[in-house]
Amino acid sequence: MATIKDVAARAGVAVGTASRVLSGSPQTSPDSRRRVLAAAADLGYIANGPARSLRRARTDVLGLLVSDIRNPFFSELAHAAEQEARAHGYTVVLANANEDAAQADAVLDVFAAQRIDGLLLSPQGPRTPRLDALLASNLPIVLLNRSIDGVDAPLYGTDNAGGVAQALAWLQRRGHRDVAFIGGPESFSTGAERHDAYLAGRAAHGISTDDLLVDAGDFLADGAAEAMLRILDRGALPTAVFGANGQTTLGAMRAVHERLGAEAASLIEFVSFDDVEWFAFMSPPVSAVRNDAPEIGRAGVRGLLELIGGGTPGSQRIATSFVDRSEGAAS
Amino acid sequence: MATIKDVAARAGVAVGTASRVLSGSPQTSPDSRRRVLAAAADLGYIANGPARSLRRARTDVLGLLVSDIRNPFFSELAHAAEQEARAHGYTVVLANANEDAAQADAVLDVFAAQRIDGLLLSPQGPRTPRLDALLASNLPIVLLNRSIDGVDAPLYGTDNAGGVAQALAWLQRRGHRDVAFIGGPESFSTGAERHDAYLAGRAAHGISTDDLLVDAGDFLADGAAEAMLRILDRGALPTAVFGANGQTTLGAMRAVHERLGAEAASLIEFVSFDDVEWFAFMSPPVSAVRNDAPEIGRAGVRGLLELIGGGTPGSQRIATSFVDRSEGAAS
DNA sequence: CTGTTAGCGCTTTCAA
DNA sequence: TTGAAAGCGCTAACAG
Repeated sequence: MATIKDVAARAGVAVGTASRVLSGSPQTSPDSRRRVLAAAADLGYIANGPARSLRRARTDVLGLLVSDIRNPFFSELAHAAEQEARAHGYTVVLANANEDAAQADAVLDVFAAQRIDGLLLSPQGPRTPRLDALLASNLPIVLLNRSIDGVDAPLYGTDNAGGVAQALAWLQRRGHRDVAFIGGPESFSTGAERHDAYLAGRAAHGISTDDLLVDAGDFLADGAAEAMLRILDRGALPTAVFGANGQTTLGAMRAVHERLGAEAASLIEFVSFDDVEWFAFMSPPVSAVRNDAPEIGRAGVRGLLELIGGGTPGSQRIATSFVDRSEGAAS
Repeated sequence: MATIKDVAARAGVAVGTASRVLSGSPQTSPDSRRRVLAAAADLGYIANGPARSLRRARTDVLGLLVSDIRNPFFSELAHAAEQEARAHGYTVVLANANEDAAQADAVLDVFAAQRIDGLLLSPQGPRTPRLDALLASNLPIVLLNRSIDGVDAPLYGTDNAGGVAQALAWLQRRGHRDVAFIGGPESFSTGAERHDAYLAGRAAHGISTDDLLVDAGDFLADGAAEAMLRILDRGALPTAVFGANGQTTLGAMRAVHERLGAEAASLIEFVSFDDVEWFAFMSPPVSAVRNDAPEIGRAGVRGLLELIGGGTPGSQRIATSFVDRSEGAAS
């Protein structure tokens, strides 16, 4: 692999000059510029990133740690973040914590060793010593989607209260009174916010305030299915079910189908926080609050870059939209 | 940020000794080991990766370039690849080509600059000069899922013929004769293999060989919907539809619903290459060939590591499984 | 087993 | 505008 020395030799200049040309310094003559560029092209020169990073004490790399890359919310977010970062000359290294704090810590170590210039973090839960060390090291950090107690990094996340309000309005329009709500863990800020917004808003939307209809899972399908079964076991028979995220809706639907059968299940309307294309083909079709994952990713990168540049970006809540697939909805 | 010099000073040893301890060399006394480790812990020392990479001329980083991270197949594959690599002391840098050859080339440049130790590549289509340069540079490369003409890197992919055979057997069991097949681009090896296997096998399974029932999209929902509409426009009325990947099934289903209405659509059975959890709740439920994305990811990493180690790993086809959700199927 | 030191490839002073 | 040279943090070769 050609080094900058080879390029300089072939161009007949000193390495310093070659370096200046290749990194676009204005202090170069047109002549040496031409010759260095030609030599670099001839040799297929690609600068050695580690060497450059070592010398400049920056890597132009951003770390993105998500809780579960298989979750479409995060894969869309990651995709958009990557595009935004690339547009600013940064590379995003994506890592997956697999909803596991130990793996998250391991990844943070790798990031620290790589000397990333900034971190986009979608937290697993509470703080860990590893995270505290990073915070203390002054690494620029922004939070995605979920906040952490005692960490005052800027947060880029969904407008959970707004999204729940959209779902509540829809439930009211559809005339539902007995609505089951399956939430997520209270320890996730998203779980808590959606839960609180639902409890606070249901009465005003003509929805039963019977707490027998409310339960919570773990934001995964299995936990949600168990929560739904608990509700049914209490003798409740809702006409609608509101799942607090996509996997929760999946689990709740599975539970309803298994317990009541497809026939009776088709009499229950589902509404979901998080949209999935397949919702259009359920019977009845499922309406949903759509999270703007790409915008959250982009906003997070913009905020992080501002932080790296010495600014003090503010947190942002990204608005949701609502996809009404119910009978008679204008499409 | 503490350097190895700081650690050595605090431990009262030379940097060489500190380096040996920290990289687990056996040539160290228990005493210096203890002191160096203690000093490192005290200082929260984390080795500078770029410096280490520069010196060792290797990075312990593998590049994984996928065509579209939002596709669940790839996000599951990426997740499993990451786990497998981590178990061997490697970090995976995940990048997304967004089904776009120009972006893929840009990513390959970044990977080259990072001096990754090996590349897991899910190709977009044909070769590009950029890719040829990488191949020529002797970078260890394995192909995932799709092959490329003229590139003889080992391939880790789905057993497409086997998967199609499972779907054909199911169609026969269900007594379908008029089956629509929506394929993918012939330019992708996956598209071509599934198409060929279907055409070759349908007669033996009692399925109509009328080519009016066969069309192809672009492996995305919109293109597949158009293909489905073309089939319907030809006056065909299939009793079953076979979509050659997940997005294709989605598009075909959308077309059928829009053209025939939900009522008539519910008389058509769908079978899909690629499984989606929501299939259980379609009416009728959708059966599917399940791709073992995680195993493909793991096998790819194992192959790449063998290649890096100087071995010559062979290509591998990973078997599919079949998820039968039809009425009366044992569950 | 340990200390000393060269040097990985690059950028950035400092002089000229 | 350019060349020479120092040095980023680390590992490995060498000498002891």
